[in-house]
Amino acid sequence: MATPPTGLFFESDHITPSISPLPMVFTGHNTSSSSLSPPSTTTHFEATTLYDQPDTFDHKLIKEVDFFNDKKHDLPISDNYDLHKDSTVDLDININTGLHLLTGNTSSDQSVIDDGVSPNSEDKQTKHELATAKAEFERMCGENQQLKEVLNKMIIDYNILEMHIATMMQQKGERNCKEDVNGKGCMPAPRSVMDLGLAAENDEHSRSFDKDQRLNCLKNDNRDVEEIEQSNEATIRRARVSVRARSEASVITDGCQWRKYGQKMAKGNPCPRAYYRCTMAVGCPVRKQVQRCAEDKTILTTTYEGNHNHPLPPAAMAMASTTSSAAQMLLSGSMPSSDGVTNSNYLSTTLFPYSSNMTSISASAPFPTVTLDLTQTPNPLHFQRDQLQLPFLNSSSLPQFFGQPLNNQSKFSGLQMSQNIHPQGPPHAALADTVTALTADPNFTAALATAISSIMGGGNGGGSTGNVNNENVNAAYCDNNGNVSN
DNA sequence: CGTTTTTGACCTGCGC
DNA sequence: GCGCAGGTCAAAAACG
Ligand SMILES: [Zn+2]
Repeated sequence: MATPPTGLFFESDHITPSISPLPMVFTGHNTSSSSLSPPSTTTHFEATTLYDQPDTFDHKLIKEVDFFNDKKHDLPISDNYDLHKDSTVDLDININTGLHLLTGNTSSDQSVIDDGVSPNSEDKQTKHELATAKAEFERMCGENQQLKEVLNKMIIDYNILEMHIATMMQQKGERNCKEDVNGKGCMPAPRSVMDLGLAAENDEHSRSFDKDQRLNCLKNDNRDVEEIEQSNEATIRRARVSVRARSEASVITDGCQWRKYGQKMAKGNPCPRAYYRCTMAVGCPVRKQVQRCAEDKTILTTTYEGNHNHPLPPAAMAMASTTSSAAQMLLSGSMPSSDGVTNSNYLSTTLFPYSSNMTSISASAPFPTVTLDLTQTPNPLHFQRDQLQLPFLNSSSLPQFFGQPLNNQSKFSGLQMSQNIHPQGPPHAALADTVTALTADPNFTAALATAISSIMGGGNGGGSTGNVNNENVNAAYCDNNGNVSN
């Protein structure tokens, strides 16, 4: 698919200046205790680190430097002063012979003079530059906003088209297979037929049915293109997205409705693994597995598989999109196919641009799996504060931020969510208050992990389906009262 | 009473 | 072929 990576850039343009001290800062830090960085004083270092890393930010360097220069001028005037002092000292050394008196007065006098003269003009110049930079920044924000709107519209159109295509293909496949059932004896599997009739294109229920019947159908049709598509679909169905998050709850809420259909004791883990299937539509092939980590039972691993065959509420689309995107990317060969767990910068930065240090890919597993690890945040408060505050301080809504990183791979609804949210969402000030309340909560880490996980699949989308699960998610980040309940 | 969860049985793929 | 492990089914129980 023609993924608009620009979508990422738009958002980055918009957010980066503020959210820069984010996940990138913690790249490679798996343990939390020693790597906790002091919140305020390290901000600039973190920002610098970020800019040093991904080339995707290079093109914004100027803007961002300007942005932070604003702060630098505000805060460490002494730094500038020192620099000037140093340079003047050097000059003095060179010219020194004729200025004994002055040198006798030492550089401190000079510095006083410098302070009296240059700062005024410098201040003016600085303010001018600052104003210019701000104007430029605002202009770009506006431009960014426009581009986002355009992108948003494109994404919506794309989603609609995709839905149409899926529906058409499934109807077509159903028709072909039914004909075969009547004529040449495709396996009539009643349940599968029923499922297909109820709109299951990628019905995971009937995997064997899919294989046998569809292959037969394909033989009869003898269309290479479809064959390729079928195999791709199979790969996509098997591709998985795994989310690790700390949560007390037995499952994370992700905007979908699930029914538990099995539970097994997995080898090497005392905690049972639970199997759920999506029940938002009859025959939806999407499944998920939920299991606690053996080492740390506060960590909940949720693995998603398959694509929904029905319209999703915005709340649930991010995760679905992520799964699908991961599958597409795995399928496209953008990742190694033979070795084990790898760190794919490409996929990470593309799929989870703000969480690059938290994603990993396993190609050696029975199924290619993309793992989003939300448990490795060294300083959840710091991380959360930045992640939560900055986006909407930059005029973006929270869901937009959480949704967007998952959506740049063409389909997706983070932007939709943001749009849907604006009319009814809480004002930014309220969000800021919420964040304050959140960050003050002692149980915040768990809530955070759960919330992020949930928001990944959810976010406040307007809940057209009245999904009960969403309520928890919303409470975790949208409650004006700052209540955090999970 | 309809829906969801529980749980033992069953199926499938894989390694030996 | 056998055993193991992962995954699914489906009847019974629990729930609202
Ligand atoms: Zn579904």
